[in-house]
This record gives sequence, C-alpha cells and structure tokens, in this order.
Amino acid sequence: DKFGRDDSGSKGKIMVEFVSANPTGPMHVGHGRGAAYGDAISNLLAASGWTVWREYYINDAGRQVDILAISVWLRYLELCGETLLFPKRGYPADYVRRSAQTLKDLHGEKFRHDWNALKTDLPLEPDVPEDATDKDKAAIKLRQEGYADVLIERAKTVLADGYDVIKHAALDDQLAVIRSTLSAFNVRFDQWSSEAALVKSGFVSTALTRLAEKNLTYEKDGALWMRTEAFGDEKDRVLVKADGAATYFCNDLAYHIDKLDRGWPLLMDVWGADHHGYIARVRAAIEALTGRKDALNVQLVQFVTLSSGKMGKRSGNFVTLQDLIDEAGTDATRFFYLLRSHEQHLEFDIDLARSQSNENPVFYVQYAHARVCSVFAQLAEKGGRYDEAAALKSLHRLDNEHEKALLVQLARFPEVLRKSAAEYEPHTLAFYLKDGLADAFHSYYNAHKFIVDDAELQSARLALIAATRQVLRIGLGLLGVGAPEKM
RNA sequence: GCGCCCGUAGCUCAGUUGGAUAGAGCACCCGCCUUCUAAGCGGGUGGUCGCUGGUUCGAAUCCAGCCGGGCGCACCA
Repeated sequence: DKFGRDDSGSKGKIMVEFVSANPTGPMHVGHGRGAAYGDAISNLLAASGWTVWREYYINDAGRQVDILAISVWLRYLELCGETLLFPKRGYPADYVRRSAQTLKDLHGEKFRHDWNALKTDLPLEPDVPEDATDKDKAAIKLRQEGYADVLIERAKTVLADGYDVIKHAALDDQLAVIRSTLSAFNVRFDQWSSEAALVKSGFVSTALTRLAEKNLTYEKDGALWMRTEAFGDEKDRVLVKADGAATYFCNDLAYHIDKLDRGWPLLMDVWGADHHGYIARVRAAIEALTGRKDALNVQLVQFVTLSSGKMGKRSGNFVTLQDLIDEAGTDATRFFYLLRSHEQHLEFDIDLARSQSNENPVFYVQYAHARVCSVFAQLAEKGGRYDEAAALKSLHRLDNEHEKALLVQLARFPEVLRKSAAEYEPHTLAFYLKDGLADAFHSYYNAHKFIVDDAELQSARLALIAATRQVLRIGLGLLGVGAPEKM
C-alpha cells in the first residue's frame, strides 16, 4: 500500500482549510468541487510526506446568519397562522420552511407574535420595478438590505432570549445537512471551527491587540484599519467598522492567526474563484505577522456550470451537491470533479455523470480494477495459486509490447504522485489512472490471457496485474473514489 | 476603467518552467465475445491550438496588442 508514497521524511506540517460553505443553506455544485479538490489534495500531500490537518471554518457569526434566523422565524409565524409578506432579501427556500416546522414541533407557539402589531411602525420594503436601471436596482437592493436589518433588530427585541434559540436551531439544522452531505461525499475533517466561538472566546480582541502592538493598525474615520497596502494589497482594509462591528476580514484574519498559533506554519486555503480579490489582503496580513510570504497558500477553484446532454446548460436551476450525489453517486461525482484542472472552468454534464454506461469515465478505471480481481477469483475457482515470491523470480518472462507498456505506466506512478502533490493538481493523478494505467491494462487484458499452462509465465503475468490492481486502488483511494472488486 | 481565470477536433477537456508528425473521451464509420467481465479492445474520419504581431534554430507553450466568455474590484459576507 505504500508504493509511490514518499517516506523520505516529513516535509512539514500544513493545514488545509476547504469547503467552509456558509451554514445558511445546502451546499451547491461549486462547494462540491471545493470539497473533492480539498480532500484529494490533502490526501496527496499526506502521501507525499506532509503532516496534514483538514479544517472547515463555519461562518456562523455574520449578518447572513441573522437573515437565516429571521427567515426561519417568519416562516414559523406563517405556520402559526400569521399572514405576512416575506422579505425579499430573506431565504425563501423549502429548507427554511422545514427548519420552521421543526421549531414549531419543538416549541409550539412560544415564539409567536402578532405580525400586524409588529409591522405597524416598520418601513415599507421597496420593490424593484421592471423598468429600473441597473443603478436604481442596486440602490433599491441596498434599501431592501436595510429593511432586513430593521427586521433583525425587531426580532431580537421582541424575542429576547428566544432569538438565539431560533438562530442556533436554524444553524444546527443547516450544519447537520452539510455534515451529512460531506459524509456521503466521503469527505472528512479533523476539525470544524466556529467563527462565533472564536469571537466569544475573546481571541479576536487578542488578535487585534497583537496587531496593534506591531503597529499594523490605525484609526481613521471612526474605524480601525490594518496596514495591508504596505505588504502588497491595493489599499488598507477595515478591521472594525465605525459602528463597532468587526468585518468579516477581521474575524477571518483572527482565525488564520489562531491556525498559526496552533502550530501550523503553512496554511492552505481552498476558495471559490470569486474570492480571488480577497487573496491579497489576507496574504498581506499574514506576511505582516509572520514575516513570511509563503505562509499562506491559496488555491482557487474555478466555477462549475451544470449541463445535461439533452437540455444543454441549465445553470438557472439550483442543484445541490446532495442532488448530484443522489443522482450520479459519490464515485462518479468525485472523479468528474477531479478530471478537470481545478483552475479550469468546469462544465458538469449531469447526464454523463449519471449514466451507468461506458460513457462514464469513472467506470473505465474502476472496471480495470474489477477485472484484475475477477482474474484472481477465476484462478481460485480453478484451484490455482498465486505465489508472490515465485512470481518475483519470473518477471523476466514479461516481454511483449503490452507488458512493457504496462510496466512503464506502473513505473511512472511515484513521479505522477509527486508531481500531482507538488503542483497541487489532483487531476494529474486522475488522468494518469484513466489514460495511462487503466488504458494500458485494458489493452493488455484484451491481447493476452493471464491464466495459462506455462506456470512461470502465469506467475509473471499475475504479478504484473496484481501490481496494477495495487496502484489503481491506491490512486483511486487518494482521489476518494472507491475501487470495487466486482462491477 | 483596473485585476484574476479561460479560449486546443462537432462536444467535453489533457498538454503551457519552449523541442520532433498537437493527444484522450464522447459523437460518427469499419472490425473483435463457444476462451479470465464487451462498462472492454483494434482501426478510421475529424484541428489555420481565438486573432495579429514579436522573441527564438524551434512557439499551443514566452512577450505585446486586440477579439470573445466567466469572475472580482465595500466600513457585505
């Protein structure tokens, strides 16, 4: 099982943070790509001699969590019989309704308030007219956000302690779904870190003090700023807003400091490509603190669009990662994601991933593994035996074109593994397994028999395909894809 | 306007620290199952590597400028 692994000694310690999807709804196909990538690259780094720690950062402290909380509460009020207009910036989805139902099942009408009384002195929520210009739309959306903020404040006031009960119930529901999906997707984390817990522990304040001691912060316009521009960012960034609230950047930075504090000198963050504008400030901040430019390694995963062979693109539909797993299975889904360079836009053909036919590339690789297993099953059935020690002495009998080709592919594996990890490119391994190893094996399989009369030749050939099976299993395992013995 | 990613066969994509006739899968055409799984194998059709110019003995790969697609440029998260 160790073939190809680099045991030449530890390369060091690295913490990989990935997925970190906001707990305000189910994961979509984009998160799935980050999950497959982050998990695979963690496996690859571990196989290359790194000590790896995998972490999921839960953004459970921001305004969006409040939006989730009031969304659930308002749906709950509806279930209680209140008639109300659901806010446009709220989360209208079914999963919010389910949370609301759970809340009502547990607490009855404990959190019910008369909506008509509640809304009396609320401002009217603005609507976006059809003919509005883009500029107008943006302005109106801002006012809608403002309306949501008023609702949040109102909810906190009338619910008092009940507000946190609702919020945490909603969060727990969403996290449960996320954990369940990731578990089904064969992705494990060493730790789930909560933003809210970090704030509550006082560490954010500690971090701010530390930054101030290094003269990395200053006050301007009532806000607290960090000097990131001096370290390569476009401009300095706000840590604490004029209203006293910490920015997302502030808490996230504190979290990164916490990661460093816990003894992980190298931090890899796997982000969606839409966050690329955020890299410079975090890198600048980390460099300012550590004095090292390379302490933070950000890997961007490009966008995923969905398509189906029949219907073409249908990016309009919200398809969750769970939907995808249910339809195509974990193995096919993971292999699909990893068969593309992560820095390439990915078009995910659902029909293809779902198809249980030769069109689906994951089967090509798995089938090679199953075929080797089948040969050994056949051998046992015929009462034959495979003696590894004897086989190793007969390897000189491997001399035809197909055997040489397969031997070449097997010999490539350690280098492929090394490159795949060093360049942070799991797809290099995926392509090797498919176009290199499985391809060479299938050709060999069709050209020659393995169970033959010549005992020495049989030994040699069995040794060759046993090694192939081994590498297929290791390789697929690193990608988080199963290696079935039968198909 | 500035920044990041991308443009390779009909479709989806490898290949991009410069190196020989540019590769794979799907689709299409022709073959291969009384013998270890045909989810397989063998062969074929198909490409001015977005465009233009430059560097070089040599460019899909490096540089510049365009064209086209995606994503960012908050005291949001």
